[in-house]
Amino acid sequence: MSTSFTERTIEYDKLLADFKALLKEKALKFTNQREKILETLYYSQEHLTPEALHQLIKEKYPELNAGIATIYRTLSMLEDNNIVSSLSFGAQGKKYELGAKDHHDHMICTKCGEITEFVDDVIEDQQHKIAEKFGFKMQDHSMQIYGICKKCQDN
Amino acid sequence: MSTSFTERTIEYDKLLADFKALLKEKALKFTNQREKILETLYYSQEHLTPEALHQLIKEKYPELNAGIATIYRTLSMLEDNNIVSSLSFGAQGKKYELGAKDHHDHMICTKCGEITEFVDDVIEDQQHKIAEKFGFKMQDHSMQIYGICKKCQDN
DNA sequence: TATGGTTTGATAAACAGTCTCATTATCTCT
DNA sequence: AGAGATAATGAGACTGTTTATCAAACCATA
Repeated sequence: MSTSFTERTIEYDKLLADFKALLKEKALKFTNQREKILETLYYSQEHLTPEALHQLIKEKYPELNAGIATIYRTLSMLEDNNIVSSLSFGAQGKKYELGAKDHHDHMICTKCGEITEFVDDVIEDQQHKIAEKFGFKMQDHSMQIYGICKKCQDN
Repeated sequence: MSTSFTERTIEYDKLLADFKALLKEKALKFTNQREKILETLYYSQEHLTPEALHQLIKEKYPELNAGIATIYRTLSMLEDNNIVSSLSFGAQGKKYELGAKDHHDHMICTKCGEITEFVDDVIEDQQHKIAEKFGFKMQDHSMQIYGICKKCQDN
């Protein structure tokens, strides 16, 4: 089986350069806030809520005085440009992660909340086939497996 | 490919009897509101938001005078007991459907919000294999394909 | 049908996310 | 580097969804 963990597939410098190019292309401005948001997402191994990201940035760059609205605005912009992707959790909102990885799915432990990523070629293939069959123009897809992770089973 | 639509797998009378048994078992009461909520979910072919469900019930049973809080409370209770399941839409809330169907996945139009159900054996199989590989004890799984449906592509 | 615990509707409150707008920052052109 | 044009920002008001509170109504049981 081709299932495997995902890894960062891009250096931060390259990501930043691409981001700057994108901003220029769209006549958007490269601001301190946008840089720090991108950087914080890059160096975080976790899936972050906008609120959590806001906290991290306030701690690391208090002088920036970044507002929560800017976090939301920037995350939306990054998602529109496929730089980050989000996972929905119903009333509990969304969590964001840098999309500069291969597409992947999630396995979520219902006990400890840990999220494990994986990529599976068979599933990726099949999703395309299904969308095609229904005449659906696929934009995105997500799959979650819920259960108890190995660690929690042992405790 | 084995992809196909799903159908109701239970008669309403049986569902109602099961529901009454569950309530008794948990020392909960069988109320008019709970009955109408279950019934409305059963006879609706759609995935409903709590708000939409509330509207339907107000139209059909105005004398019930059902409050929105009761809709939320009952949906949570039904979900806890695996009688309904929900789909998340980020800030746009959740949509609920009766779980008394075979397991199935969802294809969601990001333009009109229409939800199409499907079952695919290849995907079901693969999910089990993946969970096994990671030593994960699978409890549930879900898959969503987001895109533009045929109807919306034509408009 | 009396009793006691449960459920209810109304409404207040919490919450996430969006919008507005005056101020500040960035970019471009010179 | 400076100026002008324009985009981005932070603060906080606002929206829509979901939850909590509580007195009154209801249901199951005896």
